[in-house]
Amino acid sequence: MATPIKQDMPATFDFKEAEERLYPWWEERGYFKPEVNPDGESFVIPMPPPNVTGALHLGHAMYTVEDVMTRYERMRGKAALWLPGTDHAGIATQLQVEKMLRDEGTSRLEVGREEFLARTWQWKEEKGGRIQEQLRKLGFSCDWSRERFTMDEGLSSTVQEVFIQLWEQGLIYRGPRLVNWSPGLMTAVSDLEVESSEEEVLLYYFKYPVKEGGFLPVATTRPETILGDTAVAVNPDDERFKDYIGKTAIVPMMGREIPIIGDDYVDVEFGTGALKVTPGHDFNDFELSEKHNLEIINIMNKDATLNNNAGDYAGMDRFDVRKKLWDDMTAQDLTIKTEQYTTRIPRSQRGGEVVEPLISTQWFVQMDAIAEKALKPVREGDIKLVPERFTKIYYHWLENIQDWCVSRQLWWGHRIPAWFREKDGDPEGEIYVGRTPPKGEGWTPEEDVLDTWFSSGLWPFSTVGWPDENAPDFQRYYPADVLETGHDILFFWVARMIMMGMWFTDKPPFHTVYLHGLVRDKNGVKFSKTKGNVIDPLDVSAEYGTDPLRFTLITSGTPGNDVNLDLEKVDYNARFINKLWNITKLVNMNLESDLELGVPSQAELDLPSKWIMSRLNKLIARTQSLFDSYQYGEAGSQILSFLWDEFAPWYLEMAKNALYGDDEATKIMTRRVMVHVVDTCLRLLHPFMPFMTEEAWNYIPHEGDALIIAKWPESDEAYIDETAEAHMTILMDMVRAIRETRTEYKVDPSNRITALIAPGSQRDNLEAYDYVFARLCNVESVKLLSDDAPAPENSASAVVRDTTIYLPLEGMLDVEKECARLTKEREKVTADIKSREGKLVNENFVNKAPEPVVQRERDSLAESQAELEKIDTLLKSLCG
RNA sequence: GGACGAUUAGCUCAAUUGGCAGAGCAUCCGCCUUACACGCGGAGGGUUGUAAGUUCGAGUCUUACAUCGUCCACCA
Repeated sequence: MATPIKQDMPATFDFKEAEERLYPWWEERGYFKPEVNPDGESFVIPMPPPNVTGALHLGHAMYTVEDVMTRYERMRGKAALWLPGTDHAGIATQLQVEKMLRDEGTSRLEVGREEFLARTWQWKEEKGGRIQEQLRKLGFSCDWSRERFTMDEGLSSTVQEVFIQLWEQGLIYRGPRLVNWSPGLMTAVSDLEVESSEEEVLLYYFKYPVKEGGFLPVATTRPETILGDTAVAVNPDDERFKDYIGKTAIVPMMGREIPIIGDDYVDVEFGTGALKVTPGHDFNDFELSEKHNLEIINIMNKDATLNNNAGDYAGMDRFDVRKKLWDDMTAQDLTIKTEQYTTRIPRSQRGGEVVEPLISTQWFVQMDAIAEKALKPVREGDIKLVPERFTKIYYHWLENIQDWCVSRQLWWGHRIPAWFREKDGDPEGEIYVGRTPPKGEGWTPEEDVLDTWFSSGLWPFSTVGWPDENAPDFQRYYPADVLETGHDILFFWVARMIMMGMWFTDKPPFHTVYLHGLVRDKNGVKFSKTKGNVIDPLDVSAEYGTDPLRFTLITSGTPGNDVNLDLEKVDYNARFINKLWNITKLVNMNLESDLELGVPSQAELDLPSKWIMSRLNKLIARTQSLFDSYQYGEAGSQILSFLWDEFAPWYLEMAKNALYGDDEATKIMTRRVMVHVVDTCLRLLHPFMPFMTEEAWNYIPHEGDALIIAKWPESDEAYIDETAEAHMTILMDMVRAIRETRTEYKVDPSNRITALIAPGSQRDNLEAYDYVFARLCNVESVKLLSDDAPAPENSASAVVRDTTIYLPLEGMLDVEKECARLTKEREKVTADIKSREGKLVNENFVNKAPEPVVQRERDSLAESQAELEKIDTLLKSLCG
């Protein structure tokens, strides 16, 4: 039995009121929980956890795609779980708190680790709720009762477990290595956290004195590293320099003696052809040093000032040294020249300062075996990347993976569960890894924490109870189904989840990775505070409502490509929502109680209803196939177009004839059809625009408590009717022809005119449905002529297929103009005929093209020929 | 240096087994027609970056080139 419908639908949709009311209503009734469909197959999306202290931006708004998937699967009866949570975001959060301390006139080091962590937790408690509230504003139907935080107790324990297991498996090692060091953040960072871009710098040419006499010219972009040189290298095939191999160079200003070595790594063509080797501060040089057994000297402190190995320059900042050393060398006539040079400068993704390769002792995860295991499910199709092109990028990264530096010299994060004890003079001579401190005296705990992405990589299974493999949620909701995120974190996050998932659970953590693009402004420019083009999704939502923002984000792009957000489009979609609201209102106003739900059988429908039902069922089928291939944007656009271009202007306008008429049976049939169409479209649109659809649904007859859990529509082939569509198309073309003619002759829109029609094959339809002309182009009466009747006097005319329409325009007709119109029309039709005839005389086309395509050409040709005949008759009688 | 993406109307973008190139905004004309002026009707606007190729047929497939962009990579 249908739920009683609401009456007195408001003139406009009050999105603010509805959003505030509906979201808690859904949530309180448990609709966001998978248990709403207890017997359904599970469908799980782990939400990419936003930074716990972050603020919502458009990147988060793109999660709308996930909500669309979740709501869609829920309506399909699945136990849909969209699992939300937040990330502690080590560096980002620590930076925020450090800034707060700075504003208070103190600092992290001053307050100490314990106090700093207390302050950070406090900050997290204060700010932590903000992002969740903002995600709620976007209407996201995630199960908040299962919300997790990467540093909550359970997840922290899981992180420890994973670290310990990897250690026990021998996949974690600790040691001094050359790593990317961020002097601003005072921590090591991984390769991924370094972003290099081209910058204009100076290339410095100088003389490397040779002990045996003379000098080697060398070029560098970082003169300060000269102080740490332990060799000079030349190419053994280089005629200019090969005799120097084996001799000794003297480090400028330091007086240190270093070997001159030969290695074909050195490019004869580049720079001077001779290379200074600084193994302590350059990754390539480090490799050279291993090959040639060179000394490694670290000349830098962790804050990028120089240390005691830098002689007189100790204590100075690296960039000051660059200048000072150059000046000093110039004074000693050791410099040659400088020139402008463009090269890639590595900068910290977070801090922005130049990253320095620095020797330091860190924890590493050995990746080869883990990466290999993560390649398998993608290679074998058990995990599909959408769009597919990302698979190649994924392979390339994993196939060339470097060991992962997982330790960070931060305070905010998961502390590495390790202890050290002095042995043989090495303070870290003994290492213990475990959950609790080892027994015995003299152990000191590790200070470092883990890379934020270490815990993120466990997300799909850490959130559902792993390592307890019997946990109910782990059993039911792991593996997940879809992972949806921005393509910018494919390596940071997606690849690591697949690696960790495969390694620890032996299952792909999800079967589909859907990657969306970055949101940019309407001109495709990246958002940036300095450019002032930042759009706050909450501002947009406040102005237009959440639904238009969601719909715009979904329909503005295609998978994997960046989305340019144009506020004009949001405005347009807000108007669409208003349109749909009013469509619903019109239906609502024309209902009486006790309407039977469902549509009458196909045979009981009139032509317009057959047409709209055919169109609707085709729309459902198309939408389904688009959803199946993740083309949500196209699906949304097609539903919009159906409503705005077909249902509202044609069906509803025609329906008024029945609704305002006296025939009860037709009235009821029409009501049932229009209710069905609106109901179906509200269902189809619900995943995109949940608020408006849920609210509007109250105003039409329906079954069930809430649209959010209503059944997803299925296409019914019985209603597909090509003949009805063809007949309606002719009627619509006739209406358009009359409108055009009226406009052409500037007939006052309110002027009700008469139409005379020679109906050709359409006599029956025109007799039954001539009211459409009154409704749609303000024709007072239609008179059907016999098909051989002569053209009426003083009439404009239009030809549609084999029908001819005459509009008597007493006193308004301009014969010359009319002839020009008809001639122009004739040209169009002639061109059309010519092109189709051309195709049809081509034997290759007729033989090779599929039959329906050929048939369509034949049909269209016949129609055009009929039109041409009519036009010629008109031209003859009117224009001679 | 390698890989990938984009190039379609003035602007921003659609068009998925190859089958008559579409929207929004902007422009022009006309309408307050009892669901909607957050609306309705009509119009103009295109050699789909260039050049070849495959095909009966190419925005769509192939190759080369151009421009823009992204990612990866150890040239000081």
